[in-house]
Amino acid sequence: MSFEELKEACLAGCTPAQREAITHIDGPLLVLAGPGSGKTRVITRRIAHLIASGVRPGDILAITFTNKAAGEMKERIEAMGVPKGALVSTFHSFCARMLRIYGRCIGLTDAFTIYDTSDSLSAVKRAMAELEIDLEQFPMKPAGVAKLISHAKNRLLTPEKIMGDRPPEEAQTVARIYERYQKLLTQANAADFDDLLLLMVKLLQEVPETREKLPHRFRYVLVDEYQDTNRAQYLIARGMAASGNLCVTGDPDQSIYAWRGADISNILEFEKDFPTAKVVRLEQNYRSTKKILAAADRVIANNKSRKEKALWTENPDGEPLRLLRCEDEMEEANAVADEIAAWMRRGEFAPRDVAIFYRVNAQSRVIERSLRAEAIPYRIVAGTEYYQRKEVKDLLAYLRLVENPADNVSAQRVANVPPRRLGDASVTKLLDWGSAQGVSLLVAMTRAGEAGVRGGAVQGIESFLNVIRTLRAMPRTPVAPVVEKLLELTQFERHLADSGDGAEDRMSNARELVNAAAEYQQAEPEGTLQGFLEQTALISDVDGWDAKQGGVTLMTLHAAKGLEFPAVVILGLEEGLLPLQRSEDDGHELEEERRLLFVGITRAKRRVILTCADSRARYGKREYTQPSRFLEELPPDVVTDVPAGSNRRKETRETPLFRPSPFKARPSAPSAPRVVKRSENEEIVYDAEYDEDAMQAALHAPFRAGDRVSHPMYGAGKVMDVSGYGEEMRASVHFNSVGLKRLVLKFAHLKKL
DNA sequence: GTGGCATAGCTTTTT
DNA sequence: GCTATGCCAC
Repeated sequence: MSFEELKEACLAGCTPAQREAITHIDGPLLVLAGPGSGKTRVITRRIAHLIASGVRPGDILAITFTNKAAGEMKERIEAMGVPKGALVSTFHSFCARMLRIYGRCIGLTDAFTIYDTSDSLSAVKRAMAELEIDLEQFPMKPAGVAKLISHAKNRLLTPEKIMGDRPPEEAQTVARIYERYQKLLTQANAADFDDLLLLMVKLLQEVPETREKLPHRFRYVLVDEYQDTNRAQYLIARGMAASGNLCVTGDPDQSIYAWRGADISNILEFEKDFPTAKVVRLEQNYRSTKKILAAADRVIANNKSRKEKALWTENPDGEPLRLLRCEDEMEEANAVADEIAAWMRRGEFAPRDVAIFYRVNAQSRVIERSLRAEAIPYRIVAGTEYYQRKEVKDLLAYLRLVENPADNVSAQRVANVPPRRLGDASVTKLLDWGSAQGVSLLVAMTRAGEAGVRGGAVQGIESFLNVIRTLRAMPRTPVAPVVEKLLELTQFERHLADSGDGAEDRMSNARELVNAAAEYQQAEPEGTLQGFLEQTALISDVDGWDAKQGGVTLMTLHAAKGLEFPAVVILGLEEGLLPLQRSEDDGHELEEERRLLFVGITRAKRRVILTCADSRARYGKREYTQPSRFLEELPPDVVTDVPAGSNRRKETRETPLFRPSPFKARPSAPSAPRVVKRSENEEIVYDAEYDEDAMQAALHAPFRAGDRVSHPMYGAGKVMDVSGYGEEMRASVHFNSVGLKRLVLKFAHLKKL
């Protein structure tokens, strides 16, 4: 395709407003994009159009918030058939990348480690210990201090400025901790999440070697979800766009991260920042029915501080939204599971068409139970993320040490994992000695005698150092063998084997890391251990979610941003939950809660169910609730109210062994996968329909632990464990391709090999 | 130094 | 209700 034809293709099927945004080349551009208005399409086509207009791909930088968004954008640009080479990245990985190259100017080598929130907390604790702060006397807990530090970094405030109206001695102490914390990080050759941004700002503003050069590195800069940028991100976006060709897209009504330092005025005042900016509004919605859009629009209209927007759609009216009033969260969960089962029975929606959103992760537990009872397959996005598990973090700590021996947080974490008679007392002694000598914990270990450590601990130190030395002697590419060697040297699985409940899971999590490394290598053949570690550090909850996989999706409202589903259920429309209890009032935080609901409703294409319960257990105690004030804001003519009691389940609470499936086979034979066009750029293949053979197979427990099986999507794997019975029977299968999966046999179409 | 038991604190939301 | 931490006994 010639560039002229390509330009044409970029505009095909676009509205005048979309065209305007796509064809804009030089100068600042603000795209205010309502939900479902084709924003992603505009961004990707604009990039393709730039390239077709002669811009070198390497001169383009596009920044998103999640890896998933970045990945999709990359894919879609490639699909347009333009030359590759544009850098599409998240804020954090972009900054990490720059810091690997230029970090030396501010004290980081290219092997620096990225500390996540829990690593930061460890460092704060260590800082407080070094300053000999009495935890009994000092009123703040380490976690509180860590939060303040993060807060300060996000907003570019000095330690003194963050304390607000706290007593001056306290503020001073926090400032001292902050200072010490930062020193520890520098010594450890580490940067926390916030540092990635903050240090990048330094490179742009202060460091002589980079402040002239970096701002001109890219000629065209795009930032998506601009409404969620914080001060540091704002400065990075501005700073990288010395050319003035900065294009930002977003929707102030979908700003939901103020609590994390996002500053909505970044988008609201873009025109002030860039007086020559062109502004394009995308207000036509292609996603939702008229009723859904009207409901969302009426809710958000209650926000005082906002720019008016005229959302509209040519889509059909659609059905009314429905509100399910329930007695408590159990009834809520049952009612929702019943509903979804009924939709599937009627062939209205496949499991993967449906999403259930909630305000806090804790709400997922009850709904999961009900979905299992109905044998509805589901997937949770978020919760305890794989890379947050203890056993996985331990293994990663070893790997980080291999890469960066100065990383004291990691060294401290695993010095005695598995137990090797190297307890807190010795480690603290070594740490203290090391910090007095200005050497790392690892170095201190090599001179344990001088540090005054003797006895059984000395042998432990030897064996620990031996592990690190052996691994350091290995090549850093490919990564998987390093992980394997680590498991072997530490006898990690044996260590986990007697870790009580869930030992099995922990062992497979540990083994899974080898697969993760192999997978990484497949995606990045040249990838190093460092690259793998960076990826694991910067992964986010939604990143693991894949629209093509089956199952009802469960996630928080925050995680839902940017996604769309044919049917959406939003749980818990109650005062205190949605809107969530606000410690101090109010205005701004309430408006953010409202935006959260707006985001939730506008994810839906055709159907929305809202629920509320009269009582709900919280902290293990039952509390009586008031319906959410947002319910009153919904237009009555688009919402059907289903009163309390009518959701109560009739009798059959138990799942009988041979209960007929709630799933009727679709009219078409299940053998041929059904392909459905969902939207212009997206095709979904249904393959998880009920079929009689699979059902029969499930009823007779055809698999046992140890069996080799194959799955139509994941390929070959090994059964780790089988549980449940009848329709609920499920198996944990370890696949070569994707690692450990829990599958409902009825849906999984597993074949024995 | 290790392992078991009690208790505090937790629920926003995440890169 | 669950978990992560801290304290105590061996």
